Amino acid sequence: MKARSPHIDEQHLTEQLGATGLRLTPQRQQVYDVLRHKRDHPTAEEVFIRAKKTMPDISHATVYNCLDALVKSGLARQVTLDRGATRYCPNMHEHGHFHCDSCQTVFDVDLPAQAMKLPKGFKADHFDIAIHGVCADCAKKK
Amino acid sequence: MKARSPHIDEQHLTEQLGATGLRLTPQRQQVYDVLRHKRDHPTAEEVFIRAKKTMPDISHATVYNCLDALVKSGLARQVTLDRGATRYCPNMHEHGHFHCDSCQTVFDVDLPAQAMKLPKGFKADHFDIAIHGVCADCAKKK
DNA sequence: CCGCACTTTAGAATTGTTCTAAATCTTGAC
DNA sequence: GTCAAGATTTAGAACAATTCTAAAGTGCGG
Repeated sequence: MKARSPHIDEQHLTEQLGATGLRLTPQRQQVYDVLRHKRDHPTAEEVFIRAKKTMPDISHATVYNCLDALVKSGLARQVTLDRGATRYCPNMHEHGHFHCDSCQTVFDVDLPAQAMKLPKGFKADHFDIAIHGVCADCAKKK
Repeated sequence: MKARSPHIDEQHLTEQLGATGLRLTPQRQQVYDVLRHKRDHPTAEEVFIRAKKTMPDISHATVYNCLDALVKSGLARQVTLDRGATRYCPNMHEHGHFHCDSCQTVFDVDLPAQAMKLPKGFKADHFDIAIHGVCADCAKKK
């Protein structure tokens, strides 16, 4: 086997983090490696457990910090944004939700009618669509 | 003013709940009224606070129960499904997530390329799309 | 070498949700 | 009506996920 790179794309990591004013630390490297290694959308807790295997002293809070750092620098995504409480709505018509990141309001928006193409055999039951951005009012103010 | 209906669409509520084997109770009525009254996607906590205004003895747990009952009978929706821990993924390519409700696996799926039409002036930053259903494997097994 | 800003750490605190056990309400059978 | 069975509500405890806090560690520029 050829000299394997101990970490995935170290250069890239440093750059992306740097652009956000953050450093590449061993812990962030590790957390990123975990995410890249098994692409099964782990929870923070799962990342913590996996990271511990090669870095036994890493702490819970650090994993959260690192995930945050990665998300901030565009190296990873939170699959379910919208931290915090679940919200409810009585509008049963198929629709999506637009979250204004500036004023925090949630607007109902029409769905793009069409079926998005799914892999063969998959049966969609229902869609949950959240769009993040800035609403008309806030866009004007800025 | 004409005799106002004390509650919204009582008949409909009874039917929908009944179809799921549930009863229409004053608390469920109240929680539903709260949802219908101000359509701002309140959290369970907010529903609790609002419901308390006209039904001071309603309890926290009951609000959760009622919301659950309403969701089960198709009278309301949870805006952010996916109770529990936030998940992360390092796939930065625009994509959606398909959750198999049977085996709990999360699959990446392509997005329906197109811009969904947003109200004028709204600026989308990014989309967060979750599709719930059954994956090919599980569909076969059943 | 020093100071400063960034990080990590352990553990406590907070928040959102679910569970538990007891009390209460409904409903249908008698 | 009366009663039992089952559904529902309640208060509060328990739990889970996340964030906060304060102290210690790290590393780079001067």
